[in-house]
Amino acid sequence: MDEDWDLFAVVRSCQSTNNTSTTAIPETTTNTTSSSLLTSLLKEDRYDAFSFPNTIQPITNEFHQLHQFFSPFNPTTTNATTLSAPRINPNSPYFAQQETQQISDHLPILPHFLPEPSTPSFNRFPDHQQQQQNQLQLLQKQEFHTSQNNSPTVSPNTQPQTPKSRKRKSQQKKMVCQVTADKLSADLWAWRKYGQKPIKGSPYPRNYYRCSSSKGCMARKQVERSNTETDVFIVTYTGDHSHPRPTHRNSLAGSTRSKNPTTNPPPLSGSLSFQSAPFSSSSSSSPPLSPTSPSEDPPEAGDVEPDLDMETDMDDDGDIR
DNA sequence: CGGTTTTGACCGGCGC
DNA sequence: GCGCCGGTCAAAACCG
Repeated sequence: MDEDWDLFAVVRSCQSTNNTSTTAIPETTTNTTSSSLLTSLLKEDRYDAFSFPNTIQPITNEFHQLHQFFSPFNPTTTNATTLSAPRINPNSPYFAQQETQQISDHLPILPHFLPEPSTPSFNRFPDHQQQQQNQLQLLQKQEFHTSQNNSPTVSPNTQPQTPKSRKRKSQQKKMVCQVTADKLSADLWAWRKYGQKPIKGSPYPRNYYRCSSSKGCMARKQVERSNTETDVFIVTYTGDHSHPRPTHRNSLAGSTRSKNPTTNPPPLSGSLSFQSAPFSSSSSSSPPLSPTSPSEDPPEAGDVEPDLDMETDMDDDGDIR
């Protein structure tokens, strides 16, 4: 059931917006670069950005499956098992036993590519297949690069577990996706914000999140608003989840705070308290970072997405910790 | 009480 | 080597 809603949620998410794109980029060329890369490669994306966790490698290794998946794509009949893209770090103790479940649990919405960001080519079925294939190949090349630069057999989570000895930034695998503000919350993982930084060249700050489901989890997430499309957010995932995806949201405490009404718009859906705000817009503290009116700040991730039935997943406390 | 966000400081990668 | 910049830390405040 969980996988159902999850799947559908994301599918719907991507469908309804046609504004979500995902890709794995080899380097930390971040937004500007990645953004353009993204926009040029994949715009209409079916890949579940939020399930990204350990997908970079999988994506690389299983492009043929992606391709396979693309052809008969049908959101309602998508067979999760057709895509064996592990979300869990294969090295994770969970992997072996959870793989199957994870696969279905996190079945990513596969990338659906758009030729151009500005091109509202939401014609996501038919003859995009060829195009998609081409773009896939393109991506594949890039991924291949990444894979070669990094240990091919090791998933991104091989990055240092010790904060002090961070892996070279340029060697960290990243998964970048673009989502609309109202879809940011379609992320079932529990994220905890641990930082925010103004990014040079971008009027918007970048928010940093880490997975809070498990203490050892190295999964990271960065969220920032696109400077070209203000209603689009660039979400960058790094690292692997070292645990199964939580079936429930962890903790509620503090997560629904709206202590800063000027920056955190009132929740659209108060029940969605599970998750950190991808864009808490604490930019209040850094006014210059919010060039546009504060009201334009994206809503809290957990505050939007009223149509994703998130509530159904929040009956209990986290099962990870 | 246990979780989150906020935010300034710090650290390290990278380009020059 | 130096400085810029991005990513992370950690303490304090906040929230349910």
